[in-house]
Amino acid sequence: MQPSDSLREQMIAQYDAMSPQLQQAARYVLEHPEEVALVSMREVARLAGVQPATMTRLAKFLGLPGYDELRAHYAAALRQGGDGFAAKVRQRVDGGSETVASDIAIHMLQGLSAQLAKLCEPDSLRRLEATADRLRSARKVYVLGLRSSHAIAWHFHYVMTLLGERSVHLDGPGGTGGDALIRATPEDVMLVISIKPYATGTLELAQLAKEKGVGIVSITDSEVSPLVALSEQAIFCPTESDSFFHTLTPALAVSEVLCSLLAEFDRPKTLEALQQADDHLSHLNTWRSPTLSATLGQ
Amino acid sequence: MQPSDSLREQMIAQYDAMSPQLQQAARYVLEHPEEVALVSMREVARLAGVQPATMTRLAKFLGLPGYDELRAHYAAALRQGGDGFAAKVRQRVDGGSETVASDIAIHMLQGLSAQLAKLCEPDSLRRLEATADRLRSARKVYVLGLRSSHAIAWHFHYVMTLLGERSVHLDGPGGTGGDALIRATPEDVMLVISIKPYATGTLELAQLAKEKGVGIVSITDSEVSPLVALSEQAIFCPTESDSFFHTLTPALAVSEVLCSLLAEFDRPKTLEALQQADDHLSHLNTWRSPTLSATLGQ
DNA sequence: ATTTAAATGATTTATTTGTTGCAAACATCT
DNA sequence: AGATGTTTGCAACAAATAAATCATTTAAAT
Repeated sequence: MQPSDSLREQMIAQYDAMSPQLQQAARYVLEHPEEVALVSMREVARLAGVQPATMTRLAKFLGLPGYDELRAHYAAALRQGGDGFAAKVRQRVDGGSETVASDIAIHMLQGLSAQLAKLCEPDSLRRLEATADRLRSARKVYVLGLRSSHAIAWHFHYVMTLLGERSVHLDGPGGTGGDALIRATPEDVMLVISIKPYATGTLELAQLAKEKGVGIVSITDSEVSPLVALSEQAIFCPTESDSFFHTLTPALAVSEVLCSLLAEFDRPKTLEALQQADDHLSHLNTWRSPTLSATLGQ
Repeated sequence: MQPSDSLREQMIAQYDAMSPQLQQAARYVLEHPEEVALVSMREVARLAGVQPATMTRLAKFLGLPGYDELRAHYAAALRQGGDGFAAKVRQRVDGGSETVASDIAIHMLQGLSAQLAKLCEPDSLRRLEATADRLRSARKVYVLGLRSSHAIAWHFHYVMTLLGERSVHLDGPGGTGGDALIRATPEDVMLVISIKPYATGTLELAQLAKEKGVGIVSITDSEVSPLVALSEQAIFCPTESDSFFHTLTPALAVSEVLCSLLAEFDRPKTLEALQQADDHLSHLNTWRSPTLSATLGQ
């Protein structure tokens, strides 16, 4: 709204060329941009003390097809101000004409970029930190994520394995995934990852764990996710995408941040663990070329 | 908007008491409060995927006289938000001595956000498109990603499975992962995901596939990745992170974009495949609550 | 002072809005 | 099963909306 608001600048520049009524309308719009976005044209006109038609005339004077475009302009500005950056994901390309592949790709990537930026909000950060704390205090960390969330769960577990031996991935062939919970205790914590639609298996296992006194923390997609009721801590990450599928990219980012916070907490221990892992994997000829510890990640 | 938003809290509290349609409406309102304030009820209903009447019913369910009051509530919140955004930033700044953990998280997330934005460069887009084209023309798509790249490979395969039967994930217990290549032909394509340090197993299998005439496309981290020499197409995604580990978030984003491009290419077929998958999974009681095809993703 | 052009106000029109009433579909419980 | 109450989709409605049209006023120029 503030920077490079072309309409705003145009109104200021052409203000002197306007008729008195137009000036009055423009002045009100300049001083109350939110109202333009939030209330009807007639109401804005009433507040500005001009005729409704004057608002239409103002829009046309500015070179717009009609008042709707003026409103749309200020609505877009409010969206960005309102919730930070995140608003790019909406509005499919309705340009009627055939959409090119690179258009789709750009929209997706920019949307994802905005969603990650939104995770920087104070509330999200607090949740990230609280969740990391809770995980840190656990004796063992059970990681649960079924179906699409499996990728996230697996990755979290993989990284945690490089860091130590506290992580247990609840997954396995023949439906034995939940067996590892047999010896779970209240000293343990379970990290559950699930987004809509929520897999029943995930909820059942989490419920079971909770009944055994295991603390639950979760990565999920909404305040009204069924996981919230089970969890001591929850991190919410957006999953909307303009494609057919929900996106897991923000969830993976959250998982990586959690891993980092856990690793950073005790740097010496982390470095030692990574060195160990490096030695081990080197002996197995895992990597194509010699690898520094600092390069770990695969 | 966040603190003491009575309506928000009420919706969360009474969410379980709502009918499915009301829940869908409420969920959208919770996740897109700005839209409620900025666009018409019918438009919100369309975006939320419910009937217009449902929005009215939601308002009444919450004890309001009508939808207008609901909109007014969010409009008021947004009015404060207009300059409240500045307040949010201020809160972050004057909190000067923010905890170290938050600093780490912010740095990581902003970095990731920037990396995704960078993927929008023309060169990257061209590579994405070319890779999608190559995958589209394949009879079968073999997906290979070991160690940390496993998460990406698995996710790509999972989504492709929902879309059809062309995908084969080269992974399996007891080191049998590569066996599926036995009947690979030059009509097939292999998608290889690998970042530094490159797993020897990945390179060996990719080499073998290439010798059988299978086309190779890859997601990797550099022009000088050993995968480049084997590949017809390669997409480069950044992996640097200021944590101990390399990040896979951009790679996942690339994978998701590829899936979207493939899905978008033949929308009718995609929709049919998703419907099929939906039916199948519904019969198995996979999901907690009924799921629309459009909701797929887990 | 008269003419002319622009600006403003009032009126009308075609849409679009939020709401409501009703019937079909659905689940629930004897 | 059968009956009952809820949920859902649809269509109709009146109110409100933005824009277009026409009439009136105002200001400027000859």
